[in-house]
Amino acid sequence: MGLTASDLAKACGVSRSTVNRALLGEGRINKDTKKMILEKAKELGYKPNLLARSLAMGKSMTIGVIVADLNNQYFAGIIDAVGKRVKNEKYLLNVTFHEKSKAAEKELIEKLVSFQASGIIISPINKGREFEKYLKELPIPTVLIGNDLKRTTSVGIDEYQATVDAVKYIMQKGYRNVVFCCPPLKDDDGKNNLGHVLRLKGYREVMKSCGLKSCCIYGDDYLPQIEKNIKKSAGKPAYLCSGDIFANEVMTFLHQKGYMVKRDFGVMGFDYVKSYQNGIVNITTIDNHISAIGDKAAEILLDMINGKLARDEYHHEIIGYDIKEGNTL
Amino acid sequence: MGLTASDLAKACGVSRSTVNRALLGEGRINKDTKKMILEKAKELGYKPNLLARSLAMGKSMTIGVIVADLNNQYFAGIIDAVGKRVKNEKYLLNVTFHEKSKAAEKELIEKLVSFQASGIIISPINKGREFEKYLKELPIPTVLIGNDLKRTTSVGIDEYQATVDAVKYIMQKGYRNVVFCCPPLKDDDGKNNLGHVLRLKGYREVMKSCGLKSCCIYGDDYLPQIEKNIKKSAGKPAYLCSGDIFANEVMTFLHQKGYMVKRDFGVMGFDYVKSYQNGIVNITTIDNHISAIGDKAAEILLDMINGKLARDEYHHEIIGYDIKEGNTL
DNA sequence: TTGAAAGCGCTAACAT
DNA sequence: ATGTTAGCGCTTTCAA
Repeated sequence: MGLTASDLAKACGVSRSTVNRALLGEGRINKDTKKMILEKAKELGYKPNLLARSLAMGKSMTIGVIVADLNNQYFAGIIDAVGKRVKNEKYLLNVTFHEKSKAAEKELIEKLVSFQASGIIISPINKGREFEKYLKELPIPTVLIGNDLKRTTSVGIDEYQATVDAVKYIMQKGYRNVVFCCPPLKDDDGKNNLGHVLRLKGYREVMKSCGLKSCCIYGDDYLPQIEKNIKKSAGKPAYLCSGDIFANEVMTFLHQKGYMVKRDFGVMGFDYVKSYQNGIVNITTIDNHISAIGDKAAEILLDMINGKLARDEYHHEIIGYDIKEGNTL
Repeated sequence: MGLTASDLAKACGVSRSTVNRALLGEGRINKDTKKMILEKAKELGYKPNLLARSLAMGKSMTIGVIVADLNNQYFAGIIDAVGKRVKNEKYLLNVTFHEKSKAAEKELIEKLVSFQASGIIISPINKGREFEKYLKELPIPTVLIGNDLKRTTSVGIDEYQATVDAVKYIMQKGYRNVVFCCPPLKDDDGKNNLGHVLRLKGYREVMKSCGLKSCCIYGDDYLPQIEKNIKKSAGKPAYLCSGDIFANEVMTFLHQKGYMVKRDFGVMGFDYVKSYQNGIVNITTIDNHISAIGDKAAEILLDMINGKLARDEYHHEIIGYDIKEGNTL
């Protein structure tokens, strides 16, 4: 590869450490020597080897972000926000995807640790006490997103309460037949991730408290199930989908089957994503302020990295949410 | 940090190099010693330091992906495809964003080079001969996306021809007043990136060959401009937008102003993104097969890394496209 | 079959 | 103000 600091030192007729001082701009060094070295460095196109630097320093000035994938714009929004927050710091962002595989997620974490990343932001697929312990024992801090595992630092909304509000809102619109849809956001054990579980719980409880029967549709083949459901529905059904991406899928599917939103069924989503709004069809949804989530997660992580926030305490940041009125109910 | 190979050697009562042979599984080594070492390694939780390994080997088994940002799902689709293609290889993906800043893009490239990434896939904002030369002189191979700079390896569609087809399609639908919209995809010099420039060229030329006047709207404030445009339009205008994301913006905006798609204006996009289709409003667009683009880009890069494809030749892969019929024209 | 030693390019503590 | 030296944890060549 390229020029090393030693080469540069030779070219300048000084020692390595002098070159170093010039480059890092610290320590006592003659102004002229410094200038000379810097000029020479530029002239020869010297570029420090970050790998070597990181090894020597024991850290690589990298912040890792691990999410499921980018099919769901929800993650794109979060990553964008994290990127903006970290931009002015000297860190390099490193985004990777676990694709809902627990093993892959752990592998990615290990790689980041091994590359001496300074910290990681994760929208995890793993869960449970063991995972919490695993995270805790990592040599670098982590912040989880959308998944308030008790013994970890995390940021997200109150999924339970948000769902309760959503269901109430739907009822207020006159629906009594509210169906919860939570399709393929399962891990490799077939279990849904915590955020969805909390939403489901919220849904079940309001329904119960209203004396209504819960009905939950999930699984990879949820669309055919929905068709069956709408066919035998007594009153006009409202589909509360655990994600705008699913709400749009449901709506598109039912339109193809000849049903018409609002006339024949209602739809509400979650995780407000702008692209599902176009002025004619605007999906009603919960805006959980994903950019605030990403921003806050990055902020907390930076604070932990800089020692401003204790790593051995758990910080739970709850972000606000609102109902975004559309015209699909 | 954790346990090093030396620690492990000590614990096993052997030398570093023996440990190494056991770990790498090569070289002549006693079967039992090997087994013992591997067990001990597992027991003590030995994890190689990837930074040190990379430094020693001169490469870090990382593939970098640099795109503008994730606001536009177009990039998300490409990244997803690249991720899937690289998944089974032993490479770690590293996704970062230049946010349309030329300087930032170069910085990211330098960082990846400096971290000894094996190769980079870029949707570039920089352009021109100088940039081509810059890329060529990098010590690692690069593949560009959606931007067929002549002296680089790239994959994308025939933007020019696709636009010609799009305009013809719009005309076939009865429109004569076709307006091209190409908003904020500018670099920091205020110039649009090459893909958009080619599209514009295609647009201009068909219009001309049909004896029609071109009208192009761009800039950050393109929405108000569109309102002006529609107000003084003679015939019903069709807005051909250089990106579904813009098509949706235009449509949403005009709806808010009281206009109605298809009745009062037509809209066509580019870069088919699924979320702009819902069964009621389906944006007509050019499907440029972004997943095929990502897949191919990854494949070419891997081939270059593995020496199966010469780095000093330029490979241009053209992906097919089709018109995706919607109901916005 | 195993061990010793050099080197990747850098930082940092120490000596001049 | 500048130079020397010893690591960081790994791979790799050479010697035993």
